Amino acid sequence: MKKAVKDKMGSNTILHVAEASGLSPATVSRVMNNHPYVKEETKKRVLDTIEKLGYHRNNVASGLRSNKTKTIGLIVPRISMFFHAAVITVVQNHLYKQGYNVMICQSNDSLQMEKDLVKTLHSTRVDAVIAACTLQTTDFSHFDLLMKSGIPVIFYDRVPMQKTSAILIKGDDVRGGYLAANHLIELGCKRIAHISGLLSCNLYLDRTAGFEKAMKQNNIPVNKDWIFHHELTYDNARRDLEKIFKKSKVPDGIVADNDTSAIAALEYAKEIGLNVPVDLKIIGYSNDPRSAIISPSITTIEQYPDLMGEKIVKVLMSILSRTNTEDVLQEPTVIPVQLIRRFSA
Amino acid sequence: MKKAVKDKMGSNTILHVAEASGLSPATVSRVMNNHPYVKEETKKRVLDTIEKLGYHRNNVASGLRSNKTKTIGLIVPRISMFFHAAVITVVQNHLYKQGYNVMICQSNDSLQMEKDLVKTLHSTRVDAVIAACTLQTTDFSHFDLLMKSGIPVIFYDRVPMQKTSAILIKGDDVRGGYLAANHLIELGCKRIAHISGLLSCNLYLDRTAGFEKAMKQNNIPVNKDWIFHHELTYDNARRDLEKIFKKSKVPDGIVADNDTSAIAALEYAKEIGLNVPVDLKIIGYSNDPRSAIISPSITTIEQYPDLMGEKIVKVLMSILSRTNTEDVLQEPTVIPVQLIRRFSA
DNA sequence: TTGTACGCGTTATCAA
DNA sequence: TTGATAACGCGTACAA
Repeated sequence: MKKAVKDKMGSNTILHVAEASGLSPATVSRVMNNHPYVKEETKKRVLDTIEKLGYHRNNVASGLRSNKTKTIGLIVPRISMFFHAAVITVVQNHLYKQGYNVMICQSNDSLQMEKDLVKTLHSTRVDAVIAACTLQTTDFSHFDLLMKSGIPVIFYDRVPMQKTSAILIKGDDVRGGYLAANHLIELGCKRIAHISGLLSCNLYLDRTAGFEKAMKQNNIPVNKDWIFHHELTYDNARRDLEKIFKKSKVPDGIVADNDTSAIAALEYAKEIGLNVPVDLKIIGYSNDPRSAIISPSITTIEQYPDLMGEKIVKVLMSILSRTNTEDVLQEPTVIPVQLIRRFSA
Repeated sequence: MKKAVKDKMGSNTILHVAEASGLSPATVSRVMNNHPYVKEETKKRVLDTIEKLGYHRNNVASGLRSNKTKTIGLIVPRISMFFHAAVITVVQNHLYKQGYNVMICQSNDSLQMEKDLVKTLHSTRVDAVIAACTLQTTDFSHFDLLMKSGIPVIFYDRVPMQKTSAILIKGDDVRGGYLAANHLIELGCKRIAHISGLLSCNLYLDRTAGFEKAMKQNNIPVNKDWIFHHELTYDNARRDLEKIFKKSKVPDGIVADNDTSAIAALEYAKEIGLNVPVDLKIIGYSNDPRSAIISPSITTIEQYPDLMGEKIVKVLMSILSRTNTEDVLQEPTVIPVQLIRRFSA
């Protein structure tokens, strides 16, 4: 048996445990991995020595040998976005219970960064990648590197619109857009503006489809001067409002595709002396905590990030437990949405 | 030379690159690590083959051999807290530029989880750990495991109050508490309440010290009925307000040690028909985005999470670049705070 | 400046 | 049920 010498850092190895317990490293390894063929008594002996020596498994060595790092990569535009923070938290907590670490990476909504992160996660040999892509990501081929290496990819929220062998989990954005527009219509709005994102992104394409469906269904004309597609920032939304209210004909309702834009609209309306919701009704999207706090509080679309997180974990675990790497190109999973009624519409 | 056979996954190794470029694996490794003693021409040849084969370094193997994972562990109560999200983002972006990954872990403010995470990060052999501890963490000895193994630990925000060989980076909470109370006093408040956290945590101990200093300096008596120490949740703060306003003598100012409590106070005040800031002045802490959006907007204490993040990275890089493991028990670094004047006080 | 050979700590395979 | 031994892919001392 090889002699095991503690290094200066005092970190033990499986060899020390083997030596101290009078067993072989293989047996120690079996105990660590809950292998069935170990006598109860032996197991106890090993666990005692592990306890006594304060041994902790070296996951790096383990990962090299077993080709499993027990680490999941997660790429997200920014963790400060409420929706993503909520999804991440659920995913991380559940996966941790299953023995997985999560490496959370922010792309800062930069495509280049996203590409870099994919390479890094590949090098890190994560067991799978979960990703919500950049708004600019229309070509998703940089993720091929992962899938070719047998690393499963799950896209959520912002997902590719082309065919892919990755798993897709998305919100019901068509319905969300429909619910929002329909709600304003039910309240009597006849002149509805839409502040949306770029149509290259599935989110805004779908929400716009829902919006248009509601308008058409109710025979309400869509005024092109009131339709905006751009990055959904506070400043952009304000500029939209300024444009809108420069003209003589103004809307009586605004569908905003995120809450930041809804907040911008609300503040602008208050500034120019409009009474929300009497003169102008506003509806947002995402149920950001701020939407509940501003006055009047903003009616918005709840996306159930917890449900989405749980679904992601469920799908992921089922993929990881599969031994054979069958491609399961299934239909995208769709998470429901719901309108949260408040005082802005 | 050993024969290198591509496995079924198509992932190649340093051996494939060596073979394909007609060089030795050692040379390829040198190129990958920017070792100086490589001829320009050779280097180019290697890089070309790497490019051609689509080779990516296996960080797991590299980590095992070099004993450096290029990964930093980050433990934080919850990423959804604005302050932490901001710190994390800065830290992660900077470290990524330096070639480090960050493993973000949430303790969910559970001490047990924090202990587990320390063990996991140890097993993962991260190169260092950055931690903002749980509110319950008064004994920090579970971090000793890391430091004994030569893994440096940096505490920020919530830091141990006992002696430690870890690095400490904290906000100027004494000054923050002082600024808050002093501001209300300058505005004429004579009866000031304080909604604070548990004194077992340095944050609230310090803010309370600052609060008391301002009160004493201005000869304003502290009314014990108006002083609260508990977890700073919305509901707890509301209960405080209810207690306060049940009595005949009521305060004219409230210092809240986070913005959630300030928001709770503000909403309660509005509900019972108080005019903020005329009847009651309220000041919060942290400059949470919600504090700017609620009306009236809340005066609060800015903690400069960006500065804190940058400082953390700077200190960390200097530790990691040190070859010898000298213990540098230095004074805690203190990040400044500033009062942000709004309309609630 | 480049190549050879070994070992990092673990797990898988095979034999006992 | 346990043990011996060979990998996993890379970095580095040493040799050339």
